[in-house]
Amino acid sequence: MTLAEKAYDGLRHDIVTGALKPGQPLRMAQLSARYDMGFSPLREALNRLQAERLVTSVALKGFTVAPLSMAEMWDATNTRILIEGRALRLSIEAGGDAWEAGIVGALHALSLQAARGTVTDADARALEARHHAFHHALLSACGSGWLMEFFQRLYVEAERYRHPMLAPQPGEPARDVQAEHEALAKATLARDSDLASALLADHYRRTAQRLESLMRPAVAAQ
Amino acid sequence: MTLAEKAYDGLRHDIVTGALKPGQPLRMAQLSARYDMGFSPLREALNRLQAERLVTSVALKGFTVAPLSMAEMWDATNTRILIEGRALRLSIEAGGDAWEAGIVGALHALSLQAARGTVTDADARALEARHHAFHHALLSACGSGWLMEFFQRLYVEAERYRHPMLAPQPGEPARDVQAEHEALAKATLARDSDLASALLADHYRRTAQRLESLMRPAVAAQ
DNA sequence: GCAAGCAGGATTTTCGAAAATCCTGCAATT
DNA sequence: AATTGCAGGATTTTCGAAAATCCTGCTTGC
Repeated sequence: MTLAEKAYDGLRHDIVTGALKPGQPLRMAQLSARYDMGFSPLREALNRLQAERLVTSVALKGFTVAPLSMAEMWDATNTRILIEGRALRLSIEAGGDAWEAGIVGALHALSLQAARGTVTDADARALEARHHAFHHALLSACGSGWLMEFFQRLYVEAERYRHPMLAPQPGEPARDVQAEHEALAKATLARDSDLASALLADHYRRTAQRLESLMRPAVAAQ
Repeated sequence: MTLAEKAYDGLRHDIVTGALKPGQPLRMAQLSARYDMGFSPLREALNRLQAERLVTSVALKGFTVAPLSMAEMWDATNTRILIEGRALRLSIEAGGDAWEAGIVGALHALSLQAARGTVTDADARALEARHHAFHHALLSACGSGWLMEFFQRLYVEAERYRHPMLAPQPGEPARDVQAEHEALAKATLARDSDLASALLADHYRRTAQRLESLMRPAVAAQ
């Protein structure tokens, strides 16, 4: 693995998890010390991230972490529903045994990790990876590289918003996200396109609403 | 404008127009001579283009121009219809006077250039720019940054396929593309969402079909 | 007092060379 | 004859310094 790839993974992770905060300027000297490498691999990583809209840049003034906003979160949510809704329908039409097996396996792996609870940072990472794998498995038979690419882009974007609320809030009724995943998988495997895409849309809308109520004060404060 | 931006624009243009052919390896020494600059700005540009899927790269083996295929062209076409169909409907709901004026103006500018004919390379560039501006104007009131971003990505992708067939083929009936644009603008300004998105889908499907019949032999040959 | 202009430092951008890795073709061995 | 191993060259990747640009705070002139 080249240094540029390490830089890309590290920066991406630190932006998504919020270790590097939205709007924060990214100084080359600071990044060079943080990731222990020269400017060249960092600049390459930053350029890739800029193309993915995770960082912004102004010529001769450097890079900053791309900002977050409620409007953008809703835009990402609605666009996700459009993209993934289509991809899910296509998958349901085209998916074979391997696709079904992938969904069942990913759901099982996800529920194991969810039951285990999130105590360490490694747990959080594993849960996130399996959550992503499950949603990926649902769409994986759609046959469209572009839909999958846009799914990935929006998934990362959503992760940025989702991360701050991963820790369960005191006094909030714990939402049974696992039950939603199971219902979604069930409808999908039953090849019920309408129900499955409705459940998927609800899943995202509910997450967005919860995010909004949670982040409204934080955003207003900043 | 920094050298990295010049490199990005130049590479992007040369890939889209086919001056750099699909699958062709991009050697640093060769690019350095072609664009008259050192490695650093070129690598930055290549990393951005990689994130946009216009070039592919393998660690320690360098960059190559991303390949084209008929399957990918149809995928891009169908995804475009999904994305732009939604964006057009949203625009029709939300667009105001400035949006309407933008469409009328862009259509007029496009028809002027189309009537002028494509004799020089500058003509081709102007026609392309105005064609893009027209399609952009149609969607510009949709209010979704993500839909617009995906529109841009797919537009560039489509341009790669469209370019080889820009020169009118001898013996082919000249398709009245301008009439299609006018009908599309008319339906849009009349706020007829269903008709407008149907016309848009037809517009793209027709282009794709023509491309397929034109490129089938070329792709088979290679 | 206030705006314009300018030094000085900070920061980004670019270059040229060094380091690391990969590919090719040949030789040695089985 | 076929395969493995290796030298040599080609290529990519990375570094460290130089060049270019931007920002800050001061001075100067009105």
